[in-house]
Amino acid sequence: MSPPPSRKTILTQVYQRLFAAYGPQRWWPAETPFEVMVGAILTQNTAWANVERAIARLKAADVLSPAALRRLPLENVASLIRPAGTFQAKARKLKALGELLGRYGDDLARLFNERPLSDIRRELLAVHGIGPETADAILLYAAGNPSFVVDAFTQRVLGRLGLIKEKARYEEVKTLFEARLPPDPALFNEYHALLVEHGKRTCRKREPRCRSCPLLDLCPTGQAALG
DNA sequence: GCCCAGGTGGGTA
DNA sequence: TACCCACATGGG
Repeated sequence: MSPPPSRKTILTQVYQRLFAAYGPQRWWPAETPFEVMVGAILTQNTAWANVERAIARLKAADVLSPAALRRLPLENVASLIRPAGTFQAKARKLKALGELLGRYGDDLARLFNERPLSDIRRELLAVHGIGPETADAILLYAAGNPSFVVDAFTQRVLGRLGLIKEKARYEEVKTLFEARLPPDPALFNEYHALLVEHGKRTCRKREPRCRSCPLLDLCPTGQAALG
């Protein structure tokens, strides 16, 4: 009898299987780091297609910059981002983002560089509208830091694999990845995107498609579902 | 019509 | 701490 595979080994296998099944995801689609930050807020509980509409409207109005978002009245911001849903709430959040950057002279390099990752993360979390997932998405996809992003799909996929408890805390899941994978932003980037794609296509909340799941032989839940 | 989407903040027990 | 709920548009 060989010992059961470690969680580190399983995490590596999961990544390889997902990449083989779905290919590179090319996240985060954006022209600038600031656009990534805006997208990270707009995509909260929202389909990406609707975020793209909202961002296109901000660009068309030539207000996709921290200074312009600070200057523009709240109602105008809300009106422009309406397609992204929860637009009143998100308009407030974009204003708060603009204020944060204003404290750094609208210079993203000054916000992101030359201090510990944990300090930057704490400052992001203090901004209205930036929770743990949005903060990590900004750190990873806008700043290029090895900060693993955990979302509902990640929790679901790992829960079904039996690697975490269903109600595991955000930080616990984040640490699981960061402690067992090399701190490589490109890897974290692709891994998170692959987990989202996998969650949408196969490991869905209702009617999971276990029959076509690339992780089936690693997954007790899926094997049980197939009887 | 219903469910869901690349969550967060605020309130209550 | 642990749950609720509001926020709101658009696609399947």
